[in-house]
Amino acid sequence: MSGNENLSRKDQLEGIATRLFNKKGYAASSMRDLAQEIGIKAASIYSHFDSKEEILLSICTKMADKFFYALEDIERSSCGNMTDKLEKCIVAHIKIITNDVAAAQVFMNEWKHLSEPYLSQFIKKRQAYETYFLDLLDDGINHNNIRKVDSKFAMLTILSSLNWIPIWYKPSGKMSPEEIGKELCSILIKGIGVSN
Amino acid sequence: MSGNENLSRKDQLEGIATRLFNKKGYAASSMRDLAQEIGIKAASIYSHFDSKEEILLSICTKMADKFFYALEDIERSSCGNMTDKLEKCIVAHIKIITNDVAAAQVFMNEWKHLSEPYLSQFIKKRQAYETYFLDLLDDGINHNNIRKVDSKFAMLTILSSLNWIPIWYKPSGKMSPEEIGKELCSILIKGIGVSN
DNA sequence: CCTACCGATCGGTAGG
DNA sequence: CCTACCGATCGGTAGG
Repeated sequence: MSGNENLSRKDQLEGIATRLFNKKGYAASSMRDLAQEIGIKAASIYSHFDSKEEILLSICTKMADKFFYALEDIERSSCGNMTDKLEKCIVAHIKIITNDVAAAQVFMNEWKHLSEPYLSQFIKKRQAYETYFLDLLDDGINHNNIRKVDSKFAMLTILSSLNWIPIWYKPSGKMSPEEIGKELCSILIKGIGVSN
Repeated sequence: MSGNENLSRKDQLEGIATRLFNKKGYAASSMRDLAQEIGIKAASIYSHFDSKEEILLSICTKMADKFFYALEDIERSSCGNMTDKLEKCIVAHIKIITNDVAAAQVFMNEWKHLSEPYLSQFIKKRQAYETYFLDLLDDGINHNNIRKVDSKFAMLTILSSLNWIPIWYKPSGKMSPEEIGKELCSILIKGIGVSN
């Protein structure tokens, strides 16, 4: 997260807000906290954002867009095998998350502080994302690429293991996002049990 | 959550605080919110709890204790097979979580608002819990009950899928905690792939 | 980008 | 369990 000197003041503010919201939670983060971290007065933030919520909305919307763009990319370049496609989706998701862990956590944990109509829109998008994975699993089951598990349950297991990554991932760690994706797919597809 | 008439006022308050903290987040929940929901004035809460944080601490501590008591029970009655033991731990974890989803979510998401020394104690306990699962997986690998996966990675995958359950679990749903445990173990141990 | 300020709300206390 | 109240802090505005 160096290189702030090339960002607009608005982007700088959003970046610092992301880390602040992640650390203290949205509700416990004040505009004065945020202003102090960037070295201006609280009132000056309002020349860049209309409200505190607008900052949160921007963070959450950008993350949501990234996830959906990634799925569209995969749709365009997809081949037949459902497990390959699933692996692509998992790796893409991990890349987005690991690219900005703080933003990923704010997206995951602080969206509930959005007010209507943004709250409903957010929930709808998240459901659409889950449905995409669910359909992918169902396709896999129908094509006999995936065994007959409870697909909704499997979808939740996959997404939960993805969404937990920001909690333990450190960019300095020994595994790259791709390696994390491969290992996770291995565990999810082959299981941790010895074949018998 | 009926049957409140048999609870002490303190327990009533803690129960309502649990649902309030879960819904709005700890920081955004005020003592006045809490008081209003139970029908008293905010100042009256302080005859039961010394501070807002004490309520959060009580919720988090009780959950942590439940998790550790469960592990101790399993240790006392455990047999040799590591996958059986792992399954017992997973089912026990799920039973605790599904017994009070709101408390589980507060435990998982709001602990960061604890101040020292409680914060450090909490983090230490959580690490010990993770280490227990890690050791269990390593034992399983050494005894050839579990294939040679990255045990730390597998531990995180397991705990993440467990910790995500409160988000989708509804007590009115068709799966019991035991059935959820069985299905999850099946996915984690055998994987979702077709055996080949 | 600032100073100066607003009304509202916060956690918590005093005293009964 | 209440009323009455404290100082601090909140998100946000006016005006420059």
